Amino acid sequence: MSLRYAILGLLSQRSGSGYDLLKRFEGSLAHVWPATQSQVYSELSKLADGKFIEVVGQGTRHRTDYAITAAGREELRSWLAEPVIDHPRSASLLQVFLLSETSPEVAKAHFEALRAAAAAQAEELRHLEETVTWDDSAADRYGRLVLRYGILRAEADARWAEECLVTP
Amino acid sequence: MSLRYAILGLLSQRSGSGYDLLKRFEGSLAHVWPATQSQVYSELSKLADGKFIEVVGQGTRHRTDYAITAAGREELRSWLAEPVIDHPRSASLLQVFLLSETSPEVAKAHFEALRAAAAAQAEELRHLEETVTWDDSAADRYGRLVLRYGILRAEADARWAEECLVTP
DNA sequence: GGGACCATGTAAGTTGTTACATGATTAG
DNA sequence: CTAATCATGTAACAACTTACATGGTCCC
Repeated sequence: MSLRYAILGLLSQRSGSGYDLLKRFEGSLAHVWPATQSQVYSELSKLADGKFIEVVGQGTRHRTDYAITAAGREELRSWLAEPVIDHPRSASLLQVFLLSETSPEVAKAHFEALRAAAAAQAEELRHLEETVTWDDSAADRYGRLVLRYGILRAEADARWAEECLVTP
Repeated sequence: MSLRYAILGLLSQRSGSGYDLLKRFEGSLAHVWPATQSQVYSELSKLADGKFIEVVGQGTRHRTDYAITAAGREELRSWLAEPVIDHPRSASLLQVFLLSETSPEVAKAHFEALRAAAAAQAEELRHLEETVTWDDSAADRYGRLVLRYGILRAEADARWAEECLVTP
């Protein structure tokens, strides 16, 4: 259900085509709510059917630009009014939970892999934080908070994995 | 795909019926990999078809007990040999990302809700840590590490939400 | 005998993944 | 002209959710 709102949110910042949205997903939302090409296009069709977005222009190639409608903005706002609490699944933690089925060596390799992945992620996000040119719009302010969350989390994950390595 | 391994993992610790497994999901795996009743039963059928588990007894009512087979253990181990790296979606962070569409009041309420939820989660997990009677088996050792992860994460989430509240 | 709990199953619908297919335009 | 990129769409499948349906057994 959230993809719908991710798209409405991006379109409310700026109109664009499915292709545009995909690029913008990659650039900013990839770490929060990844979406595939086929998903984006089919969701756009549904949103257009429901009058939450509308076609505002046909460009070159088969490009179709969409803009959010008043109804779409309302839909987005009403979703944002109710904070969602995640209960994410974690295949990674599931593996840790079951590590007793393997040897201590495999377990050690496991934590090392987790530590490395978390450290790389933290590094990637810190780099992103430095290279993005932030303006002082509200959108960017919240974007920064999300990015900061990602960094803190990745750093905490790396510390935890390290702890697991040393306390056997 | 992970549900398969969650079930194999639980069955490798102890044989049991679908109903048993559901209870054990609630008790321990709920925060890592929740599963519904219908999912568990249909996955059990598939695993039995593939000879990864086998029926070891019919109890009273329609109870059917399963045990993991050698092939099942091998399947589980080969999954554990390759660390999985999560890229979880977060509807909650998506909302934060889009908060510029709302008023500062809604945004504030949002962070307060996130803080409260994270604090409650941390409290719940700390309580769990204290009440569970741990033995010094390998399984329990890893279970504790996972629980510790959950606590650290919930605490970090709460701190982050607080930070967001004070730095507007 | 009736309510609580044990125990399994099915069916419909949604969301997400992967792969394939097609065509248009631009840059070199 | 041809390779890269732009741009959209469809089809098949896997995973997950929700709801409904059914029956057995225990205990008061």
